[in-house]
Amino acid sequence: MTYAIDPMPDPVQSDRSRDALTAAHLYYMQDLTMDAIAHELHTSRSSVSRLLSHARETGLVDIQIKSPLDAPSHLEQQLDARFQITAHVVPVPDSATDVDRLERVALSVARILGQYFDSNMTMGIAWGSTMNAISRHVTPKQTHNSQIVQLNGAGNMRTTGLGYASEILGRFGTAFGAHVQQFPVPAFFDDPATKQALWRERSVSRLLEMQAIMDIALFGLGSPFSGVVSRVYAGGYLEQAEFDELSAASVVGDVATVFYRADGSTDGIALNERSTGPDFTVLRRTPRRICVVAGRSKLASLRGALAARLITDLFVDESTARALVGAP
Amino acid sequence: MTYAIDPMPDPVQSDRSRDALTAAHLYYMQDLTMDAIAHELHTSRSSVSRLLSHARETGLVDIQIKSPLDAPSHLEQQLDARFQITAHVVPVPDSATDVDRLERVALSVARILGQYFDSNMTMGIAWGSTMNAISRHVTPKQTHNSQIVQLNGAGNMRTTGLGYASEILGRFGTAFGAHVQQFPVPAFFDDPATKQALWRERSVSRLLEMQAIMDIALFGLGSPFSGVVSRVYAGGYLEQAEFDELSAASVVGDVATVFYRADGSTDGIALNERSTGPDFTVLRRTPRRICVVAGRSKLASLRGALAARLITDLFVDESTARALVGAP
DNA sequence: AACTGGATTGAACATACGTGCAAGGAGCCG
DNA sequence: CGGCTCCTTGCACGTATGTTCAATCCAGTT
Repeated sequence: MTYAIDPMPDPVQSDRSRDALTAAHLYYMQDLTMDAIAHELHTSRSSVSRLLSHARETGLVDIQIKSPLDAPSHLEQQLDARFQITAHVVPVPDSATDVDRLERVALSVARILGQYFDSNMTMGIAWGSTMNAISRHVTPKQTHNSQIVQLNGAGNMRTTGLGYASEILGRFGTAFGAHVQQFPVPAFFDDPATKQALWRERSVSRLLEMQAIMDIALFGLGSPFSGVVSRVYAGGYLEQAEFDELSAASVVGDVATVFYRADGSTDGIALNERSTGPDFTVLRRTPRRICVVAGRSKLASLRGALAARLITDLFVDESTARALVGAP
Repeated sequence: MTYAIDPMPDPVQSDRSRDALTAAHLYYMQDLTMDAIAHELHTSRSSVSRLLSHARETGLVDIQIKSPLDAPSHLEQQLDARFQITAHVVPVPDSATDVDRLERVALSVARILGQYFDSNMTMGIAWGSTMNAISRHVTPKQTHNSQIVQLNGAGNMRTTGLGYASEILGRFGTAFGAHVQQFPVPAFFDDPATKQALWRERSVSRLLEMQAIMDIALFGLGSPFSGVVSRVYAGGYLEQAEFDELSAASVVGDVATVFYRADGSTDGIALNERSTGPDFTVLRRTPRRICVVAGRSKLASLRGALAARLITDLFVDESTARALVGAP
């Protein structure tokens, strides 16, 4: 079902945003102090501080970092040479915890995402702790005629998952002024036949069609057998039997609840028949496939995803990147 | 733990700029405090502050302001409707002095210029107090195969003008990594015949050719008969007799030492025959012609330049903009 | 090796900035 | 009209940042 974010063509923003705009000009283009700006705008310095925060948060002010194109970091070069991907290595000290890592990588992705997504585009997004972290920081950018489409269902035995997933989707939707397409199905069906049947429904096939033509896919990685379990494995989506099944099949990870082995293969993994995520042959047709990884515990999963050629653009923390190019 | 440092990259920028880059990432993308960054980079907080300044000054960090495209200021809309130009109104309080105005408008232009100029382009620039102010603030941006070409000579009775003009040109050149083409002739010849002769010289005609195909022209306005005299009139470029001649011909201003009347006409202004600036018929072929004006004293001159259709993009301070749309 | 001028550095200081808080509206019922 | 909540504002405070200055380092010279 289609989900439209409240359009709200801002009749009131006039004042606040117009002030924010001039304040931004004065601060970032003319290097005035907030004090001076406060005086020019006949308000208090604190209000100017708040105006500028507002300007940054709403994407009125856009701060980019241009790596001199001839100097991508050594690591990024190596990753390109080795895996034919565009890598963005996020500097994170080795001492950081995995939570820190995720938060910092997510923040970087959130800030830079606007450079990829534009009007008239469709972006597919997954859910999970990585996507959640990103969603909480996305910097807004106004686009027209663009869509956000959910890649895989989020329901499980306990809940429909609509709340959790739609919260994430919604943040992206409002940030970009995009229409949000939710996917109100469970993450896994009990019976493959149900999936087959539902997939033939017009409402669902329309959504699948959108996935097929999306310009960007954004996803994290699941990593079933590492220390930190991702949400799919902790959230009540899988029974112990299913977990054992994955283990027996030598699965190392998943993208949008579709599982793969270390060599990138998926054949004969029964659970995938019941999963609602996009088949990899479909996913691989998406021109830009952005993967976000934080923490070395996802290394095996990342290697598998690379082997499966699921990734065109990778955001990863420094130490995981080093580990990736380090050993074969 | 640690890895071998890049063996061969640019030996100069290597350390400083690489640190500046990561510092910028940490500061602008991850919102760390300088203190935290200092700790991660094993240096002092003050050094981080300096690194970030460096990153901004060298254009490593690029801060843009995106006016929601549906909301150019009212003034800018009016200017477009009235004169068919893209206007950038720079907010400056009415109480500011003309010196302030110039400085602030110039700063804004300097910050935004990189959005217009790119690789493989040729930009013509004039000289004068306006251009000088801009040049002192222009934010670097690396380009390839681009050129800066001087629009008009700068010599006079006392000096060749090479120092002054080439200082300005040079700043643009280094900021953009562009090749600089100087124009080592006086602003005005004594004898029109000398100009004719020199114009046939291959070295000069090559430069004129470059002016003819330039993508951008950047210039201020001269304003001979207003309170504030611009450099052309104060710097010993014109004799009293010549000045009287301009007055008699009802001249209201000049662009790159080519003079025009209030209605934009230039016919019969004898001094133009001896001027080294580009003929307006040539200038008007340049796709983007950026004019920078600060201060209401240049209003008459600005009206003339608009009548002459010399301007496609105008940067102007707020109160001058208001005056421009105010009266006919 | 000693000297010297220019760059870099961190400590200390002086500003500039972000934010919790209480006070003051502006709507919205009762 | 008062009472209520929600939102905005300016003040005050503590923190974050820019800048000066003396010490140090470094390369080139004597």
